[in-house]
Amino acid sequence: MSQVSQPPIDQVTLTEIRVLKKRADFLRLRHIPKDGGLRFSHKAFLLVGGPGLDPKSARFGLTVTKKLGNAVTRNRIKRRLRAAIREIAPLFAKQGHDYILIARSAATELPFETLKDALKLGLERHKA
RNA sequence: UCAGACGGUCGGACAGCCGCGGCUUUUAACGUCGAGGAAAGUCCGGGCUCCAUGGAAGCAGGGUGCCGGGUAACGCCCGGCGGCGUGGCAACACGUCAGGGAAAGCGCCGCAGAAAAUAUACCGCCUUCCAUUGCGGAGGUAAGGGUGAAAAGGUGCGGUAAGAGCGCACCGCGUUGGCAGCAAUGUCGAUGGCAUGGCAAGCCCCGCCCGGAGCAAGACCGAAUAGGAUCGGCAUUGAUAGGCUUUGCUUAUCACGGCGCGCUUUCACGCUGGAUCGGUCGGGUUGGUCGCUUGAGGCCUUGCGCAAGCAAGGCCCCAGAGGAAUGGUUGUACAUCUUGCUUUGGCCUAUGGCCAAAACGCAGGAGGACAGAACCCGGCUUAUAGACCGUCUGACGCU
RNA sequence: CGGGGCGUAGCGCAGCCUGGUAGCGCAUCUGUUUUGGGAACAGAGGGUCGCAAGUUCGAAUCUUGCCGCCCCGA
Repeated sequence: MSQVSQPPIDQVTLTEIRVLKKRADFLRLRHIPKDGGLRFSHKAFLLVGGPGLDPKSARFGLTVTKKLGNAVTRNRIKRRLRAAIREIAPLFAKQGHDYILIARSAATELPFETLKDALKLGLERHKA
């Protein structure tokens, strides 16, 4: 666990997590980052974020390209990232924002704890 | 204890002998592994392979359909909502549902009935006129009768000549607002005064999804035969520069034309301007190797989640054959069925006979369903003797 | 293994798309005609629409699932 973890318990507000599905949403976020958005790079993924359409929740989308492997490895990456999101995002994601995780090759082998820490770091940078 | 409903798990065990298929290998022997929950139907969804140059938009064709979640994906699964049915006073429980749209349009609603979607008036009811007391004329009305699967909101009260949402209350419906919920939807009001019959598993509209073919895909090696026939597409370019074997050939760039597999448009890209590209037919082979099994794989533990399921950690390797191998037999227990003995009870024509029941005991016999991998997974559907577990309901007995 | 098609009277087929009456030919039976038969004429009988569920007021017909038969493909 890194030292940036656990905020004081009375300040914790659980953000609701949604799935980002529409192609249009992905395309919109691709152009946002210059003005106040988030762009966080890591060995395992690239995290992009910006203001979203749903004010009450944070929505997450995954992009895993064919470059990373065949269908089975790609799906495995998706499952691991989703699991990380489910544990980390309710505590650290900003309400009313959309995020996209673009997976990179390290997401296959990297330990799960490292993956979670990286995601936490990225989201906290955006919140600050 | 028995019976029933629902859900889940398993679906013959162990040992000997004789055999079968793969691997290993010295063609042997030894060793090792060797069918399923449905391997099935091929009804959906994927992986994988080949074909099509890729992106976008539209059309055609097919599929799907409450909401949210799960999933690689689905027509599947989980949770929720709503309708219908059964039980119940009710709360509710169980079952079930192809459950978007019928005030966008078209179409259909046989027979019966006056009338089947622009409403209408057969028997009636009421008013009135004539007057030869009628099967009469005019008007009002749709409560009652009758037909039908369905009759133009339902029930009750008021009202009226008789009636009618004509008025009122409740219910239903439409419009609209608040609250709860991610949503389907629920609930509480306000308001309209009835406008909106049913069928979309008829056409259709709306949202979403989908390229085609399949391991007999496809790749390689070898053999053999032929070196064919026929059909179709477009063309036989221009300019500039360079090279050479210098009146021609060739290379590059640009322009122009053509082609690129359901159709059209557009953008990019590629091929081509050749004795070239593609299709169909005919002829030959009926050999081998790969694809072919480590996979969205199993089992256990932990965490998250109501659940479907997901993640992390550990352990394991579990059919890969060619039209196709797992079988037979003997023994031992075991579930179950059955016969006799035995035991218990009852009756009688009473040292016996008959009837009924059986928890335990003894002996004998029978006896274990549906069904067999063929590239591999996820579902659905169908077939299935019997056993076990859980929940609920009912009956009987005991405490 | 994969892909198509068809089940309606004893036999061969319509009807299904667009749902309300199951029809045609041959065969069978009865009658007329003939001395008798055939032929002809007139009339009659005969069908769980492969099975089962669903949609609908109503299903041979529409939808789904089973069963059987036939055809094609290296």
